[in-house]
Amino acid sequence: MLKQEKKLNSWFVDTFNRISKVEQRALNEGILEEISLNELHTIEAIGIDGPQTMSEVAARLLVTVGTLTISVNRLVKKGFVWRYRPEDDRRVVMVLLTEKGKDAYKLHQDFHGKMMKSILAELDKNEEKLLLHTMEKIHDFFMELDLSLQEQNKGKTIKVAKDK
Amino acid sequence: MLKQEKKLNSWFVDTFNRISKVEQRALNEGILEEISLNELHTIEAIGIDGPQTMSEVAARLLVTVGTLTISVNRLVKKGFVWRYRPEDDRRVVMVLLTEKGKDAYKLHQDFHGKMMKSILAELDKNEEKLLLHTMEKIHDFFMELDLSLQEQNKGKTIKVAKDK
DNA sequence: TTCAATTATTTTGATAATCAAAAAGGTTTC
DNA sequence: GAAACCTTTTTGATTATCAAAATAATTGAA
Repeated sequence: MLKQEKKLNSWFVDTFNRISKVEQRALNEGILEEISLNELHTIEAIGIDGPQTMSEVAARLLVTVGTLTISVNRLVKKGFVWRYRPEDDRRVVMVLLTEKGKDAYKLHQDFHGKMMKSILAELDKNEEKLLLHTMEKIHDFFMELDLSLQEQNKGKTIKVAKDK
Repeated sequence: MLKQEKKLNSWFVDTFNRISKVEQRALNEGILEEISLNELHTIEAIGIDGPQTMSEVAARLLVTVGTLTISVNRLVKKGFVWRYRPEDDRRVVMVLLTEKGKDAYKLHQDFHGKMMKSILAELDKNEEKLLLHTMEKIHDFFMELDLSLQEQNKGKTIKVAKDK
């Protein structure tokens, strides 16, 4: 790796680890002591734009629907989420934030908003524009890479690491 | 959130989720079928610059030493890591990559290197410069935020989310 | 119209990651 | 030499995750 790549890489790696921790600690600090970071991200993925199917939410979170079922079970029990089967197609299950869920959503959005504000505050107008442009490229880059790897893996039985 | 902050935020959130998946899928694709992404990150944190104490590695990964013990147990069993107590201070435990561990380390570094190269290839000189600048800022921002939250949490009993 | 194929979700069984607190092993200092 | 301290492992518990099997509902074709 070249020097610049190395630098960029180590910032990526450390920032990556750090962001989870920051969110976790902010959670412990705040009003949201009742839920885990992952549950909050599930709430974030359900969002406030009306009911979503389980599959839609799972796709957004990049987890299997089975995994989602488990965290939605808990969120329903804790009163953050409603779940129902619509009459017109009773195969699907819709999820929807309760008022309590919406409050949590908004708090987390505020936290993200503050993060973004702090980042942008460091930059002048030109730099800001450039950053938006760059982040979009990086976002698209990873999305495409993910999709192409997904394609390659299709049909393959994915071997899970196991103890001997 | 303002429109720009919102955009930036959604790119961040999605890129964040996506990077884990990309690494996971690249792992399933590659030679490293024997280990999980987390184990690979443990290998990454141990590194090739000679033996490290458990505490050092745990601090780098931002996990407790207890958590690290568990994944190091597995990595030792699988032959990626050596563990020993030095004669001069038998309280500490040193960990060190085996040849097999170093190979895994190098493969993962190559993967990261390629990712960074691909990202930088998308950008012109100006963008590249700004990205490096911004990532450093972002990195420092989260590090400081993390440290200050850590400070605030000190002494507090952290409540773990529990079912009613 | 019924039943086979398809679609969407949940359940099951298993593993991995994580933490706090307690226990264990070792060193330092008074 | 014993109390205080440091470092790691163990313990007990929860959460997150997946693939595969089971369940539930719809669609479409004979």
